[in-house]
Amino acid sequence: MPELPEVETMVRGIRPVAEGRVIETVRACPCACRPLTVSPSVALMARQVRGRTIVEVRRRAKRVVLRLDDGRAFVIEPRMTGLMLVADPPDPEHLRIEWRFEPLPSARRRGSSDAASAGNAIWFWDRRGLGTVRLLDANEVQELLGEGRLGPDALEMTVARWGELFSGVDRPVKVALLDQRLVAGIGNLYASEILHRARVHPESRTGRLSGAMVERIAESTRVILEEAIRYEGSTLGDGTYRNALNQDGGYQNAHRVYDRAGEVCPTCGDGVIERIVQAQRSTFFCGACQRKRERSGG
DNA sequence: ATTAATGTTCAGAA
DNA sequence: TTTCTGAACATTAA
Repeated sequence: MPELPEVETMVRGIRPVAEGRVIETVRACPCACRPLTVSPSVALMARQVRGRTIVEVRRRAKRVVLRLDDGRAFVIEPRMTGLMLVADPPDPEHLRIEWRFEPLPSARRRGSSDAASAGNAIWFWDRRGLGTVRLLDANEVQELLGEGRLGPDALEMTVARWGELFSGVDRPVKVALLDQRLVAGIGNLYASEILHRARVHPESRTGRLSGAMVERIAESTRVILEEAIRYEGSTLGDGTYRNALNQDGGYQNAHRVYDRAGEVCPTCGDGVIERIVQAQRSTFFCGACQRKRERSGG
């Protein structure tokens, strides 16, 4: 399920195809699935953006933003099973929306229609159809993506900001990491991985974290998310997540605790990975590495 | 065949 | 006000 590293991988995958391109059309793919949450309608979108240029492809938290030259933007939320693709979907029946671009001048010179159409479109694919695609004006984009609704991006956090965040609330730290209004981009998988690397127990209350713990969470967030981006995200057992070229991510092989209940902790070689439920979500941690109180002495 | 589990966000309850 | 619970969605494993 796409979290920050997976969405960042999607953005990097579609950027070379989409950025700077003039939109020729937007159309709903002819699949028989339940309709996606799209606003306004795809037909209206197509009319409004024909001839507009995508000036920037970027990520905000777990959302993909296609910014247009008139100040509007497409904001795409992949949610559980959504993908942004440049080619070759996992299956054709769950393709949802196609953005087709005017050919580049260089491609137009070459005659073949097949060659000319390659790289002239991007797609949103979503098996479960829980994702959303919106075309918003500049004010609506600010309202949806600004810091009123979403906390700072997880990759832009500093130790000081983590400290402020944690002192302002008193909740289990794992649950706080999942609250997108506090810090945006972390989901269930990376929350467990971050806290394991930081050696912080997931049930620790945010108001009672030591300064050293806050520093370790800050450092671990950056390290884990950047490492996961380098591996192009995590493709779990259900195989849903793919990069923009429909290839597996590689970070699932580097998970230390997520979905590894019962295994010996790869960090300490001593504890066994436990699974607990917090806020109706699975949490994985090592009881030996992650103690509620700092180990004293040595 | 029925049920539980899955992850995210939001509405509404405590 | 803050924190927590449940609903919604589609698909699959048990």
